[in-house]
Amino acid sequence: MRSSLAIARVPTRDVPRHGARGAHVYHKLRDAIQKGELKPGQRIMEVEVADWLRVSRTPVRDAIRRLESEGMLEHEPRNGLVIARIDRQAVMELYVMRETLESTAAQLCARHASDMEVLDLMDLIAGERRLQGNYDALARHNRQFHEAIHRGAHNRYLEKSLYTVSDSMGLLGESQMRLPHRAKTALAEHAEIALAIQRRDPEAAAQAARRHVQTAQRERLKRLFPEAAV
Amino acid sequence: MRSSLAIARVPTRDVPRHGARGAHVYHKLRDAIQKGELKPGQRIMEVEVADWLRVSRTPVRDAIRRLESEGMLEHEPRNGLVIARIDRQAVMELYVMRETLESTAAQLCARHASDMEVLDLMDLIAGERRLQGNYDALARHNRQFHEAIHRGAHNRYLEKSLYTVSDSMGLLGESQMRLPHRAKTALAEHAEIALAIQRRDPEAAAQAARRHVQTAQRERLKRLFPEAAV
DNA sequence: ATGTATACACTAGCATACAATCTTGCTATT
DNA sequence: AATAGCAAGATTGTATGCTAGTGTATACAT
Repeated sequence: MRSSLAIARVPTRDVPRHGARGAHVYHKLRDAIQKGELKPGQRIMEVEVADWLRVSRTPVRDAIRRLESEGMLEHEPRNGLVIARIDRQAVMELYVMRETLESTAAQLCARHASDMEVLDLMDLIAGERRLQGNYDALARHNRQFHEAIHRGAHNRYLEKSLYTVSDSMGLLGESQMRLPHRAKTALAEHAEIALAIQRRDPEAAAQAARRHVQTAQRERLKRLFPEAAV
Repeated sequence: MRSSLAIARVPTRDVPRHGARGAHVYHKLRDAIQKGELKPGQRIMEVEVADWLRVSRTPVRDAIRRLESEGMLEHEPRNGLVIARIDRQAVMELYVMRETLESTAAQLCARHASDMEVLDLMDLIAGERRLQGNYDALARHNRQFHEAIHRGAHNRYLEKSLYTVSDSMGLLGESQMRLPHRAKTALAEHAEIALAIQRRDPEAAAQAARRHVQTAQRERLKRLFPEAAV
């Protein structure tokens, strides 16, 4: 069917082939939002995105629908489609949700993760220690660590919910791991969670995860609303 | 601009006007899935749906993207798009997730619901008592009750998550409220949750909700997998 | 100067045409 | 009989033109 071997096909320009443009647009937009290139409240227009990525409006629409349903984009009454804004109230709600989900994930991870997955978790902790000072790498590593726990919980619905919550967190600005003192305490908290999981103690893991999210929330609020007397 | 008063406009046939067809398709499909007219595993084709609802493929695609992202539809490797299948493992995961979210909702509801919302909840309980025997109405009422709690928690991320979890539950078949003995115990459990919320006891509310989900799960498993020795 | 109405531009929703890919069943070759 | 290759049909992905709805500016009236 295809020519012969996997000599395959040179991609047309840099636009993905048939059947992948929608996903391509989705990831490009998502990355741009995560990196802060697109800021909350900024308006998104179909044609603009289509021009940017050299595709037609259709795959852009597909991507937008998806991002919309995941809460990264929203329709503002008299303004059209914009990157979702997160006000103070929403930040509180988001962290409550994250607290619930992360602690459940840690709990389930302690219960259901395979030994291999637990080992992986311990390796990640060790790796995190070696990254002290490299804040870019720490931010990426942080996400990896948490995702490892999410996977270890072996619950696809939970995993998906956590995925969208994490994305919404991305709207708040750059990772807290870029703050030296935050990176340090986070490492200790991560270790605590991982150890509880290693000794298969669901309750301790849940509590550790809950505390981790709570301290992260306090730090975040200090940065986002420094004027407020917390 | 328009003629004069609200003499208004006769809707074109029964197809919604510009700006609402995508949503229309979404709701039609969603209802059909909830009602069991479309069963898990059944294939969904764009043109078919488009013909059915007398619209073009574009709004159908919009609706499909959304349902897909909410987990009601999924791509099966050599089969295309189908109504999501829920295997035994997924049922377990789904109920774990529901247990977490419902108990969190009840907890937050006890904490944050307005007095008005609590009153509404009590009215719903009273109403449920009057519906004994009317299983159709009970099923609807059940959903209303739970949605009232979800709203009362005042957390939009939680609410959204619960919304999609409820939808996935719909894939399992008709409501358990249609079973006489289930309807009866459910009423007692609902009352327990509502009372805990009324006396503003978050922990009790969370525990009651958790138990409610757990008994529901046991009943469901008995029906879905009667052969299994639970 | 302020309020109102009309015209205009802009954008997303929708329909439709076209293209790429996959499925399936047939045929030829071994 | 089994398998590779191929062709037709089916279905989804993509591009694009058209239109309804809505914001904005301008002109007009008070």
